[in-house]
Amino acid sequence: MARPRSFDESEVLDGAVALFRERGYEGTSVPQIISKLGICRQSLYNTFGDKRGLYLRALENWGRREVDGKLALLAAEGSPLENVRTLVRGWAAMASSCPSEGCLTVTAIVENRSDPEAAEVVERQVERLESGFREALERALAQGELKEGTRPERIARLLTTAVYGIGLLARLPRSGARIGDTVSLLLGVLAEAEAPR
Amino acid sequence: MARPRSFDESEVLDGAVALFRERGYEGTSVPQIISKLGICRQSLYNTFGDKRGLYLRALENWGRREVDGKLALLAAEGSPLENVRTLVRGWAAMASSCPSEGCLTVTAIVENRSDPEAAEVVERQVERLESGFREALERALAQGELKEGTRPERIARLLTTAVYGIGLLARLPRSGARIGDTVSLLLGVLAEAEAPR
DNA sequence: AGTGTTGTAGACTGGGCGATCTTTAACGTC
DNA sequence: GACGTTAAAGATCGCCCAGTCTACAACACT
Repeated sequence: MARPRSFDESEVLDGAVALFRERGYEGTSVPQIISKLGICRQSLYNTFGDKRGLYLRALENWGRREVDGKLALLAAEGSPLENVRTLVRGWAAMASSCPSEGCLTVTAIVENRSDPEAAEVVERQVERLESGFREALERALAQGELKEGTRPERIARLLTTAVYGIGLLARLPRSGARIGDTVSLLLGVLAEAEAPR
Repeated sequence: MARPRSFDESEVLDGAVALFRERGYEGTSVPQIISKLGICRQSLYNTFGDKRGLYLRALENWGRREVDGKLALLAAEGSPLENVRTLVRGWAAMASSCPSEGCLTVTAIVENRSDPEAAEVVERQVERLESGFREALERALAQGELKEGTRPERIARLLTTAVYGIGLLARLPRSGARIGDTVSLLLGVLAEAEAPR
């Protein structure tokens, strides 16, 4: 019936994620989006409604992909406790290595303080990560990797807060040592809860 | 020789801090600043150069006041270790109670990623806080409140990362339990390092 | 091949922005 | 009390924004 669209929606979302990560929501203009993504203006408005619609879709897309990756890592075979350690170490390494990009979730929390809809999207992803930590720690407890009486949920919450703190402070110029020591002590908390072998 | 200025510079800075905290840099317009602060446009440009100049001054002003308060608390008489605990608890309580305002430092880290000058202002304040933690913990160690072999600097860095993580996540709608448990476990880390009485 | 539909391209609009310029009023000095 | 200086008030400027509108081209279906 008509001309097929010449762009792939998910590619556009990925491109939008890259732009919003780099420049934030306010800092990214529609002309920039159009030129970078090679999509024409009207198509953007037809597909996503408006700039905010594109942003919310991109934010959700980012959050889902990102957290899915972490959850897969936590659910990987082998020691759940070791998976948690690997995630914490990897998170810090990622955040430190390319601070210029930065976690879109962190940016969104700051930028969308007064937008309940966006905040909800973000909160849901943070909760998914926290649940992933908790479930991995619960498995670790069930498998005898953690001492009896350890409370997985509380540790999961500390780790969640700390990794987002890392994602935030990684954007400062001299945070390397700060982040390194933070990771060390988080691993120390895990070691403290570990069952003696 | 001339008409004296009718406004107090530091009052204007305080007002600007309030606006930038609430709406961020991009989200605060010059007309808003003028009407809220009751300063006329030309005076603003004469005194601060431009909007960015006002922002940098406000950011520095906020950081100094804010961190000075924390350092005073840490340096208060009595147990340094207890002062550290009080600060961590108080920080979480503050962040949770009025998330609509929020720490300007957190906002600035996200908003000024590509502005080295602003990032430097913020980094300096974060470092001051970290040093305050470290020095308090060093005093605690010297006074025998902490076990021999405890490394104050590493704990200081964990606390710094964690409290900014708290400042960030407090802006999400359902972070109460997350923050509460984070504080508990941070206090647990301190208790772990505490010398047996 | 003709026709209708839909994507594409880019001009256009109204509004808000940061910053400047002009005019007016208030003050210190002599 | 007149003068020179400077702050205050607000009109104005050019720019860029998000979003709409118009004209054109490409494709599907018959």
